Amino acid sequence: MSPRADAVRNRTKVLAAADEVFAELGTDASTDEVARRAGVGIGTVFRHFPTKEALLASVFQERLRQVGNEAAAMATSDDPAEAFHELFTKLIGNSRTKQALGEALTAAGIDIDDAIAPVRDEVREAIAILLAKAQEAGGVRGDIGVDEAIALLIGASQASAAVIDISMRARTLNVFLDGLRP
Amino acid sequence: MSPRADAVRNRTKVLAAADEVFAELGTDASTDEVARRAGVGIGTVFRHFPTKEALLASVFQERLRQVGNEAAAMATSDDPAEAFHELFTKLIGNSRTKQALGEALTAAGIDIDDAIAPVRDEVREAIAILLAKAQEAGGVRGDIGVDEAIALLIGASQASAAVIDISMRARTLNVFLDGLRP
DNA sequence: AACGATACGGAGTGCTGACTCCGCTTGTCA
DNA sequence: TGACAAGCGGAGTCAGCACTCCGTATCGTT
Repeated sequence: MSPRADAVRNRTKVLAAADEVFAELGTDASTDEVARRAGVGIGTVFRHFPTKEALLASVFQERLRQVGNEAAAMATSDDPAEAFHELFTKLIGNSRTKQALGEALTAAGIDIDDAIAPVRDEVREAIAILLAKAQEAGGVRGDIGVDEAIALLIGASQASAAVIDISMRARTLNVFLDGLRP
Repeated sequence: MSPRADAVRNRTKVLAAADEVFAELGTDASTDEVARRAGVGIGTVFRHFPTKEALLASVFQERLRQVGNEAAAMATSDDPAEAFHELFTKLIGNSRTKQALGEALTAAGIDIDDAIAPVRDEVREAIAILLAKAQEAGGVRGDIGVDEAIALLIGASQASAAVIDISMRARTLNVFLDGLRP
């Protein structure tokens, strides 16, 4: 039996609201707030996600998936070196609250929930492929591996979160990009 | 009237315990835990620091002061370029929980408590001086300012927190150092 | 349209953690 | 060394949050 239509709709609403709320207010925002923002009762939130931790895990998983997709898309570029740099630029520029990304990546390292593991491995794999291509093309220094790249991604997103001005962000990002060159 | 000797002693014990606890368990560790670790009653903690936020602010302030001292000491070096790089290396290597540093610096930006402001400005100034000297000596690229430097410090400490292995940490740090060169 | 199954809302529960209060202890000064 | 101020410990209070439960509403099917 497939789930009821409204159930599916609500699950989506809750997940979106949670992403928003946790990005804006931090991960210790209350579940009530998520429910309110989603326009549903608290009961509904807990029916779809049995614990707050599970909800957080789903949010992080979703964010990770996006990073993975981005990286995978980039890997098909015919200028992988450029694409790798662009991955940094995009990830840092995009996220509403830039810290959110870093949190998700960090959480993936810490393993908030084993359920995240498969997605994390996917992302890792996607980044690994892109990195390897970029290195082969001579656009990225050869002495770093995936784990270093991920750490730098986290660092970059946190660094740029610490900066308000756009031009400052650009200058900060340049340090990363130049540091990544061979 | 100067405060009683045991009061001074206890204040110090509490502050030290808080620094330890928050570094180890994160900033949402309980005040009870701090009291326990300091070997005092909860009442004592709250007598010295009227709220948990005030306690946190004091801890961060202390950490910031250390960074400031470090930077100030470096600024007198006769090889400021090298000294600037060393600031990164030291700060990242030293802290028990590396994330603690980033937290403090970030909090200083967010201004958890106005009381931090003066110390923050001191640190900023110390870093500014060191940076200027390093740039003049041609060891650091000229297109970044203090704020970018601080953001990078935050980024570096978060990035290295995401990495377990020491040699990985070194490789990650190298990206920062190379990116900082002219 | 009517009925069973599925999902919903939100008042209620229990627990955790920040902060208070006061009887007792300890430092300090004469 | 006695007395009083300053400081201490920790049981107690209260607010907020994760999570439960069940009467009610909605969906999907015949």
